[in-house]
Amino acid sequence: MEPTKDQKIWQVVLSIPEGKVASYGQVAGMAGLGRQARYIGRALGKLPEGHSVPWYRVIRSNGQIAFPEGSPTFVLQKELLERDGVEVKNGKINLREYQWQP
DNA sequence: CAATTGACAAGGT
DNA sequence: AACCTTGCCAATT
Repeated sequence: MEPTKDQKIWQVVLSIPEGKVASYGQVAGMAGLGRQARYIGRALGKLPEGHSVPWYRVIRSNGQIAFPEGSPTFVLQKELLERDGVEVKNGKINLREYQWQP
């Protein structure tokens, strides 16, 4: 069967190496979706439990996490990123250092 | 069935 | 530098 958009997105996210991050727009572009950056967020929101998709490596184009600071999801993402060796400063990531460059 | 919303981005004012 | 508008598309209300 043909891969769905969601599958392509998950595939791209899975291809992000450890210690790197990618923006929504970047993922959209690599998945062949063009400017459907919003679709990425929805696709990741659909993720079932038990998946192996490093959704936490997907951030905003400005280097910030897409959740409100203080939210459990925000804290979890930050935790996972730092565990991968990504330095999160004041809820922001230094893209020049950590953004995935294929 | 129409309007709103949302893990966004890019361009313009 | 801050704020507003447009595009994009599916799920929810």
